[in-house]
Amino acid sequence: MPTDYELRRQENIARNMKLLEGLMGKHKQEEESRIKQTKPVGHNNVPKKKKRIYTPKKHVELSSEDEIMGSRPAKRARSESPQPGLRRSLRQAGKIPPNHQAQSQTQLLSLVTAKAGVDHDREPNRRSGKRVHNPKTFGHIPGIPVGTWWESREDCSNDAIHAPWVAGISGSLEGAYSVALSGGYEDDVDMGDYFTFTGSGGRALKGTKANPKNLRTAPQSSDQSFENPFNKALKISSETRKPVRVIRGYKLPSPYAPLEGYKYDGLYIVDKNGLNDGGFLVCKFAFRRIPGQPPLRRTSAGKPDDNNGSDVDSDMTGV
DNA sequence: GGGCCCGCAGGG
DNA sequence: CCCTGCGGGCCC
Repeated sequence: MPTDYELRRQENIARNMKLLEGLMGKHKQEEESRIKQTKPVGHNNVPKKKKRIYTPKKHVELSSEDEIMGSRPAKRARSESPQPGLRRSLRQAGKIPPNHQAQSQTQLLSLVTAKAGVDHDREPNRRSGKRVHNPKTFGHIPGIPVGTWWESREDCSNDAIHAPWVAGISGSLEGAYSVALSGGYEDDVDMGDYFTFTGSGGRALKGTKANPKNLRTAPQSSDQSFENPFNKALKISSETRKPVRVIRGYKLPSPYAPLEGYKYDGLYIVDKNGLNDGGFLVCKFAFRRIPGQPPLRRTSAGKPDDNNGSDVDSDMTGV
């Protein structure tokens, strides 16, 4: 017997998925008509795609009150895992027995060669390196290729891909520089090249009586809004169409999430934003991956490499 | 597993 | 200085 909470969650997931599929179809059509224009019928020798350059669209009308954006259920039990099989234990990174490597070699990729020599006994809270690039820039960071893997957010921050250690959004009034997908919102949908993302705010930090607010995260307890500087940054990005760096974390319940740690999945565009009123207000965003980047890989579900990341995974339900 | 502590980055 | 933020570690 599904609970009320579960029903709403499923509804929202379906809605978000439909949104993403709509965007996919739209982009596919655009692509097809673009090819048709440059390639007359019956003419096969025309060079395929030339180098795909990302050209920002002049202007795209925004709907700030987009009803297709899914709402998030008001009450959310943090420990309640929709798909326990896909969830990694929060504190087990680095403690996973070696036999997990037997699951697949490909899923760990070259990324984990970096992990091979990781010293798990390193001092806690020690800065592991000095940052040489400014994370408050748009686009790629020199020397950090798509697919780069880190054990922790701290390491990722030192590489200037995503500066904050805890927060999921990094940005300013110029727009968002980067976001982290860590599975903090259970109705977000991840299809790889497309995903939905929930803004920040509305979480009353809790703590003990002696040390109030000494916990860094908390369940949703009030409304979000675009006045929140992070949400505002994402909204601005949807207008400017500037690229946003995306990292996926091991806690994200998605076949594109790494099994451990965090990985850099390249540049995305914030394609759509909306504010949904359901329970608490939440800011929702739809991201689209910029074409022409190294393909994403599936990790935790399906056959690794069975999909280069460009196709629609209409059968994907594991979100 | 949960409870609670803590540091850091960023912005005010 | 203050506060927040989809971390990480340690203890039970």
